[in-house]
Parts: sequence; structure tokens; C-alpha cells
Amino acid sequence: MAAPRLTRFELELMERLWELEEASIRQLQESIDEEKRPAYTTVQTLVGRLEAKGAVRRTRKIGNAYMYAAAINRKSGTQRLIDDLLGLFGGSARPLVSHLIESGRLSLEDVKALEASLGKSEKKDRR
Amino acid sequence: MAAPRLTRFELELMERLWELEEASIRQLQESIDEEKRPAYTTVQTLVGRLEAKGAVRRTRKIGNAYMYAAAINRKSGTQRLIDDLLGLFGGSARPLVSHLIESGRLSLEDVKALEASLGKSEKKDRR
DNA sequence: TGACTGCTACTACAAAAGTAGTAGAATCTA
DNA sequence: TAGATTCTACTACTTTTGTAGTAGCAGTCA
Repeated sequence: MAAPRLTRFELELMERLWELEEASIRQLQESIDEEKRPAYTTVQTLVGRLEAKGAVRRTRKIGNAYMYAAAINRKSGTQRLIDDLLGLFGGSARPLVSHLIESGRLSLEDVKALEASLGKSEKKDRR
Repeated sequence: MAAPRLTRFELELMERLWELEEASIRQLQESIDEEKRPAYTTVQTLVGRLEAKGAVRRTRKIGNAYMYAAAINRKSGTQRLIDDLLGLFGGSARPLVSHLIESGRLSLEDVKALEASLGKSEKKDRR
């Protein structure tokens, strides 16, 4: 299935699920910082929508509560969002990264480290 | 003024404006690919919202039509969006860039080129 | 086993975003 | 200068997203 477009809050919940691997509505809700923690039923609604989109699935029932797990991986979950963003930068990642550098969000050290690990994995891939 | 949060479509229009420098509603509308070109009044509404947000301003009147120009620069316009995205990656750009690399959207060559230009500007900054 | 607690299912509603129609003013042109 | 054209101003409606309440069932525990 194509990666569905996830909204901000949906993605927030997915992050928790990718982290927790499996969680109940209650656990999800309580994993959110108290400051901005929404009502239990709000989380419930969102998880329901995620289920409808196929991003999440029920795994089992504990007591009278269902447990949920991500049905898509983190990569494909964020892919869509990133691609949308890239679209605004002409579809290419380079201007985006330039922007990150210019605005001080990415340093030379970061780039070097990334390059190092990239070099490694490239080698690995071509072994 | 703090950069307002722009929606997808608003940003789309801003892109045109940053490109065109100055444009009428009609020009903006027609700059959009025919496939997905919205009604004239839709563009009008959006530009009105952008104006309300302070992202756009009227420059002058030609005939009976107003001309508009961006009131914020491209950098601050996209900043908010990017920061939101970064939030999803733990607030740091590095995992985002990793992701770009992993998904093949950024190559070793890109990174090297970026590093080169970054090295240069760093030197320049510290002159 | 009955009261309590917690969860689900369903419904609702507000705000944001997307989309566009209509009336009437301004401008253009024959 | 009158009709045609093109804009603006205003209004309206739909979809999406965010947010949550309520009813009632399931499970728990004294």
C-alpha cells in the first residue's frame, strides 16, 4: 500500500508507536507531554483514523483494551511528508539541505559525520 | 514579525511570488499548472489570507487589478515548515538528512558539494 | 454478584484549509 | 458613452484536522 499522508498529530502518534512498538490508547495518550496531552478520546479518534488509513493495526486485546502497533514503518511514514516538503524545494534535496546549513540547523560536523557513514554504507552496498 | 505558518497551497503561491517578484491574481492563477489550476476566485481568497497573515502585500494597481509582492522572504517562509518537520525528527536536522540519504534523495556527491561550499562559507564567516 | 472503573463505539462540533459563486465596481473598447 | 470585460469584495460551502463528550459494555474486585 502506498504510504498514506499523515497529519501532524497523526505522525506524532506514529512516532510513539514506532518507539513503543505496541501500545494501548491509554499508553499512547500518557506518552504525550502533559502540557499538550489531548483527551483520551481524542487519541482514540486519531488512532481510529490511522487504522482506517492502514497505518496502524490492532494486535491483541489485553483486559478490555486493544493494543495497537504500527502497520507501516517509520521510513515510509515520514517519506510522504518529506517528499511534499522536497516538492517545495524543486523536488531536490540539495536546496533543502543548503537551507538547513544556512539557517544553522546543520553543521559542518554533521555533514562530515553523515558523509563518513554514507561512504561506509555505499561500500557495504557494493560489496 | 514572526514567520506565519503557511499551508501547502499558500506556500505554493508564495513560491510563485518569490519567483515572479510581483504578480496579479490572474498571473498567479495562470502560473499554476493547468492540471491543478484552481478557480480565479480561489487564488483570490488565498492571496487575501496571505495578506491577512502579512506574507504578501499590495504594491500598486494596474488597470483595475492589484499587484502583489511577497512581504516575507523565501527563507523565513519555509523556515516554519522545516522546523515543524524537524520537530518530527527530534528537532535535529541530522536524522532528517540521514533519511534523505537512505531514501536515495541525497547522494554522496551532494553531501560532498555541500560540505565544500559550507567549508568555504565557514571560512568566510570567520575571516 | 453488584458496584466501580476503564475501554470502546459512536457522535458531534469547531477551526483550518481548500474551493468557488455572485454582485457590483472599475476599466476598456467600439 | 454604452456594452463587454475583468476585477474586487463578500459570502458560502466542503473537506480535513483537531478535539472531545456520552452511552453502554467488559473486566475487576470486594
